Amino acid sequence: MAKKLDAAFYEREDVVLIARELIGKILVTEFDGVRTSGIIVETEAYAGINDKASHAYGGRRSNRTEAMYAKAGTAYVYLCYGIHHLFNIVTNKENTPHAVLIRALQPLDGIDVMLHRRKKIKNDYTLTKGPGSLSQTLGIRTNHTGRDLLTDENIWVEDGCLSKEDEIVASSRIGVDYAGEDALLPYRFYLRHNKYVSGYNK
DNA sequence: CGACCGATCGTCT
DNA sequence: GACGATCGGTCGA
Repeated sequence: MAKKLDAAFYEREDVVLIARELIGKILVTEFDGVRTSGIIVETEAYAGINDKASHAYGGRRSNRTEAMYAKAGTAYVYLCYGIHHLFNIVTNKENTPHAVLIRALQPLDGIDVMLHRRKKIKNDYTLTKGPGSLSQTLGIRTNHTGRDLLTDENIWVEDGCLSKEDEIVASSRIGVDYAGEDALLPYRFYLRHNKYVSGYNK
């Protein structure tokens, strides 16, 4: 079994670097002994209180965003548009609300279970494309917010490896037009040519 | 293939 | 009471 990413990985100060390095890592959930996983192929960095796109901009703090202020390696899951559960990983030191949004996976283990969760018959490229889709596929919901990915028995991230032809591309983030000039920051990363990447592959 | 739109509800004002 | 760090279906070209 591959090695879990450790505290030293998540505790670093540069959330943008962590977002880039999470590409190629393996996100795993295991419920009732059933393992489902995927290779992370798309991420976005949210850089805390100075980032207009972040829920923690200006130091905002509420019941919903409380997990963002927890220690590195904590899961922050919230509901978007009343339907989608979006999964983030908290980084940096406690009380510094940086986080990386996981936006897309390439399916690995337990694809039959994933298809069942998405109520799909056929495995196609939409299975784990997009942050709402991958959460549903892995069975991640808002009640998992606050989990410690370093010790949790249901959700964690394992080391992975990229092949030589894999090329990581940076772009602006998706769906954050409200953030003004911060919407233009190159805080999104994805694998070029990977069919599971969401949004516009510019 | 692109544009549009409805779904759906917790959170914040 | 309005609004999302979205998704999938439909419609028209």
